[in-house]
Amino acid sequence: MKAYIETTLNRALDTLGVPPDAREGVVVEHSRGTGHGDFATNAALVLARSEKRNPRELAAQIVRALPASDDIEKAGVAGPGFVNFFLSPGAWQSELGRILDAGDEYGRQKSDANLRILVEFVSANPTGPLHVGHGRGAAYGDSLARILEAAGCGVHTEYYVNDAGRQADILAVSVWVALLELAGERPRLPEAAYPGEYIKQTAGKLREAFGETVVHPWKDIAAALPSDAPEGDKEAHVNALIEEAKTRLGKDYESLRRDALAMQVEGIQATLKRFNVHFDRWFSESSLVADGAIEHALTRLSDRGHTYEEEGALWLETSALGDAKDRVLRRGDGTTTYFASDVAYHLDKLERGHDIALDVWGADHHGYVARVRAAVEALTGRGEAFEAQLIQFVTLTSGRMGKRSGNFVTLDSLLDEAGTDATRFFYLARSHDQHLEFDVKLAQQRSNDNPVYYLQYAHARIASLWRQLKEKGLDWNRSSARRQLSRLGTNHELTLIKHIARFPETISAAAADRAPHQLAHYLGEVAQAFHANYNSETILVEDDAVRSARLALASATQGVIASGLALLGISAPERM
RNA sequence: GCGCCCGUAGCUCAGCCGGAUAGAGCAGCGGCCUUCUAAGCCGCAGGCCGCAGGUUCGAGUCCUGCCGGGCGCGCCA
Repeated sequence: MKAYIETTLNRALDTLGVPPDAREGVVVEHSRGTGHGDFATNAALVLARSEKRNPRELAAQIVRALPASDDIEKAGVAGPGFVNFFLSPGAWQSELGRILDAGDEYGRQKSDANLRILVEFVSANPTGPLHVGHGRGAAYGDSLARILEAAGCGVHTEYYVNDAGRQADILAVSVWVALLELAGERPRLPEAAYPGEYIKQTAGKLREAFGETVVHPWKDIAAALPSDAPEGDKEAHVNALIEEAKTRLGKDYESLRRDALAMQVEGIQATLKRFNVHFDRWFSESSLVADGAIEHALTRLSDRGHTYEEEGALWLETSALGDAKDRVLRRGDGTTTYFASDVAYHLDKLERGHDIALDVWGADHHGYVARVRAAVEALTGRGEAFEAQLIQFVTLTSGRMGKRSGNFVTLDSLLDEAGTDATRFFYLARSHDQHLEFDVKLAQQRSNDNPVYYLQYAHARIASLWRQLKEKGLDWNRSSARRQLSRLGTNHELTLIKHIARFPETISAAAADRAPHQLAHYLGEVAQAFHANYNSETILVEDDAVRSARLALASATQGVIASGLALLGISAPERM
């Protein structure tokens, strides 16, 4: 519909002899407020400057030059020189016809470009359960991926499993200490180790597999360790414990480490499945080491002249490419850094044919963006192929209980309280680059105060109409309803059509802006327009033609809400 | 100290590439169920868009400074 107005406007500008390159900045947009029609253009305001003309006069000329059209009821000049377009009911009725024809596919776009995007999100260290902060990234990344796909992109999603570094060793010794405790030893948990119930649970499950083979007297182990914090250095202490575990357990250490990690990954997978979050691939960091991808990336960086050696370490010259300082790739002791793995991973992403590597990170990683972009630039010469979306922090509130940091509450416990649908909606209704205050009490309310039910309720109400229709022994079909659309004409009906007509452009905008919250807000408006219409006019009336037309509108509305909720990963219930 | 994000109604937040009287939900007040689900609808009230300059025909939106809040600045991952 907007495109139609644009072509109409351009024809008028052609008639007036405005050269195409003078139309820079001219836009057609949806009018704000009710008095300004359906669409508006700033053409006269933009052209007035270059043409040195009175904008209102120019606007009047544009209006006169508009080709005649049944779809445009009237066009007029308003304010400083806007041209407002008022569309006829007939134009909206035929728009609804096109929406019905599109069926379930309505809103989905086929793009010729077929941009390939790899969305990597969550990627939390597999050293414990996901917390509420991860949950926001999970909802965002999953929903963004669905939206990008609907907008015509080729989308692939990945979770990067950090299973190669020191964190994994710390997890392993944390579990080892818990195993010793189960065997009757009285070990002291290092300051730097992971505390928490889940460590004990992991140990409990692994106890049988490892039995007594990993049990050593704690006093012997402790004797070999430097003192822990607060007297000593906690990092040195835990490092020594890791070494102790490696020598004492031998090849059992690797198994313990691997199994402990696998159990954390399984736990994370279970939580995400419950949260309706899907990944196409779980990408293991250690596989980069195994298949030589890190060496491949480092060689490439050296070949391209971006590295140098200093103090025995290999550095990447990221500061020349926008980063604050250079970064170490290979330490003096020969081991590669986490950054080196990440560089190799991003090279791999692009070498697999993705046009954009889109990473969803917590906002606390923002300092990392410049160095990864610099690395991608150094590797491929196209740093812009790397894109990071930063998710701001979550704080939890519940009534007067005060605020809790979201990083201390597990996602599972939040889902226990509020459920997947409400939780996803609360995460997604806010812009991701805004701090989020999550009202747990509100999210778990099954009442009219809870905004997610507002959308679902609209869907359920429509579903109920179809059941009623069947009970009355009536039926409805699209092709005959299509001929009755001229029966729609009340303000509420036209307003609802205008809202559902914006679904495709809403998807495009949400995809382009990486902003699922725009879709959440849009669906609220659709539901609002539906509820208002539902209250003002009875849909299941006696008159066959009118009923058929009104059900056509209800059908299209239901389709938009169901598709929209699906893009947010939220269910669309048949009854409530 | 340097860097990134953010200050909009009592609260939580929208505000699309600068556009016309700044919007929504909750909280508050007042109406609407013998008719398709009242988890709904209709109405009222509520705002120096943090402060001060600047750019522009036009600024909540762009630029600069200041105030206030969050986060980050490892040969950790």
